[in-house]
Amino acid sequence: MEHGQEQSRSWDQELRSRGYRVTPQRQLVLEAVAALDHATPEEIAASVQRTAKGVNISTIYRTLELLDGLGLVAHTHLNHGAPTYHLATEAGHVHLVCQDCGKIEEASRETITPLTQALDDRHGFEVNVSHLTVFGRCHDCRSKTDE
Amino acid sequence: MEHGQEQSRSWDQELRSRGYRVTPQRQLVLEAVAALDHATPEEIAASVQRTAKGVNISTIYRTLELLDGLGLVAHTHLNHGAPTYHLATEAGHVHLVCQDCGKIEEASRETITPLTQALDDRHGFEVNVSHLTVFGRCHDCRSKTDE
DNA sequence: TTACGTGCAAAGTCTTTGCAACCAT
DNA sequence: ATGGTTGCAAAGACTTTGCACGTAA
Repeated sequence: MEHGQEQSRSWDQELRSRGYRVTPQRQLVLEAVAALDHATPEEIAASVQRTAKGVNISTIYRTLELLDGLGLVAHTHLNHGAPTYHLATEAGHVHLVCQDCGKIEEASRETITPLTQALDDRHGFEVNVSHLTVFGRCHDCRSKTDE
Repeated sequence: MEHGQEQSRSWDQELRSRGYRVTPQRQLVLEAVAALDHATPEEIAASVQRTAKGVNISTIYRTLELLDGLGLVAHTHLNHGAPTYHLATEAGHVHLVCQDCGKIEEASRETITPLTQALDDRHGFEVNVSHLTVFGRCHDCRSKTDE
């Protein structure tokens, strides 16, 4: 994918133009987020250990906070534990988390446009889709309980 | 409100019928959840201190977990910190959390029926509405940024 | 009476912070 | 050169757990 090149250039500039520095740690974290998708800070740290000598966990947290603030990555809370991070560019979907079996599905952006539209119309509220997680019961678990 | 009586009776039985005991601590916690609405475990603990000699924080956690499991209360994550609890019976709304100013609005259940409907139709997924929190930017913050 | 429930304290998980050394610009 | 960044270690916020005592049923 020649795609990686393009993106590299763009976030480099995004950082520098705002006065932040481009460091190897930040590159590694961003790569890990892209590669793993839906990874927790710990998982990102573990992933980065394999590649380089490692990035300190507190640097991971600081970097994720920065990238999140810049809109390069986004996070969502899929369970009671740590949040998971993903690239903002691949944020065009919503997570459906089953509270019975824990399975995580994805729903397309179109599925929720009625919601975003309604909230905009009725509350003037602009939904952050990449941060949206919907809890409930999945198809399989509903069948089992037979209800 | 003669309403309180009714509810008292019903959750009493709900507990007993499932083999759990009705204790003063559980009553106090449930009352606090009802009175505070959207309260964190710490806030519930603080509220209960005023009334009685106090309920230990670990009992608060254990009680909330129990009541949540029984479907008497529900929780949602309004921010990065502790979750907030509310009565399951007053769960007929969704929270809109502004990521700029932190303001929390509520949207009626009707506003999101298109979503729940779509997820049911397309994924067979049953949405847990009382657990749903939508992040984004509120009307005021959008105006300020003038966009 | 007899488990279930509670308080207490200790431990666990996840995250933030202070500070000296470091390095991208 | 110089101020943003990092690593490290300690502290913090939030939650869970083990165990002896207390109490609802």
